[in-house]
Amino acid sequence: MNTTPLLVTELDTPAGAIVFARRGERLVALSFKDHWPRLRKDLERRFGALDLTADANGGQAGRAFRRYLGGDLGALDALEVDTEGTPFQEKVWARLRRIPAGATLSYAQLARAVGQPSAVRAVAGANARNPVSVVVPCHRVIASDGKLAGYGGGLPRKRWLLAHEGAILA
Amino acid sequence: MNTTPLLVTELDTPAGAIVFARRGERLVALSFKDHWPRLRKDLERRFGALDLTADANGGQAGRAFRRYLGGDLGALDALEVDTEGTPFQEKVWARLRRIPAGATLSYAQLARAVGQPSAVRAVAGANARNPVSVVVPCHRVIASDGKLAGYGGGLPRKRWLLAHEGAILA
DNA sequence: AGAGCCATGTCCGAAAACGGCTAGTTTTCC
DNA sequence: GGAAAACTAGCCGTTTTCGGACATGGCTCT
Repeated sequence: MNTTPLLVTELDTPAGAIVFARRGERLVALSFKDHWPRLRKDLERRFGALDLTADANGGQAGRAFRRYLGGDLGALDALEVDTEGTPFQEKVWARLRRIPAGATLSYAQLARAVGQPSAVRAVAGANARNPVSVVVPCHRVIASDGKLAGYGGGLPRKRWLLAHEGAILA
Repeated sequence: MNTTPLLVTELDTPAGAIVFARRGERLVALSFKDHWPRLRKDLERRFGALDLTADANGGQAGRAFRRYLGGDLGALDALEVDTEGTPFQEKVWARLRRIPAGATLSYAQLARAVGQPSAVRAVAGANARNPVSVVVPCHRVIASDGKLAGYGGGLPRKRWLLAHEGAILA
């Protein structure tokens, strides 16, 4: 069958192991390892039967990630991703990528930023379904009152990421 | 923008410099200079963005104050003020203005005078938030036992004002 | 087509905390 | 003993805080 070949890489970080999949050099999925099952199901939905190949190094994404972990916070910015969301989701995710490391936005601000001030929860929903964690920095979105709200990978991870990026958390 | 223009005047007294703001001839705020920041914040709350203009002379208020300092103790009585408090506060402040220079009341007496004998602490609270010091003579209210209680501008100022007005302090 | 789900935010009412006090008790010192 | 300081418990409008109800809009599953 014409299954799509995907390269799968695992990589350790201080916040726990992450796993990502790419088609050529384009990232199609990334999450913390304990969520891999969910991610895998999502990939099946998107690509049909999967043809996975383990890949130790991780190509450009692997290199970028290692730089990011080493302190080069902008290293992930240039990575290309395939997200395949709805138009609304794509709009949100695109805006997410323009939040610089170290900065945060509230869900409400993000909603305003995409031109739909009252679509706050919808924005949160799009945020939650981000298929390429960290690279699409959904962790940079926090509650209006400054508190960290939910995060697929768990709040501790979110906190670690923000701290690593030098964000000020009030 | 429709910011409200305010004329701000500074004026020296033996008790220290005072600052007051007026809209036309109506006083909207007055305090000793070291409390200006607090006052300013209060003004912002009341009027939104501020449009302040320095004014050396001080209009009617300036003249009245110079007379008051010179010994014409009733000179402030005719000044018009804009206090914008709650109904209760307005009631208290209005009653305050009827205390003649040289006289004093206790917080308890003042409470009785506004018809709420047991609202003593509430009266004290209203007293404390008087936005137009001296002109609304909150300094003429003292503790039941005759001692000077708190004063936003500091007890020495309160003492000076009362002495200047010839009050008998027991 | 419609109902239900949410990684939210705003609004409103109730409840608690807070004073520029006071009129009693207790302590604490001569 | 007695005066003066150190507590205490009511006082009541304001301010702050907290919690629940609701509006919201895109997505998902019937």
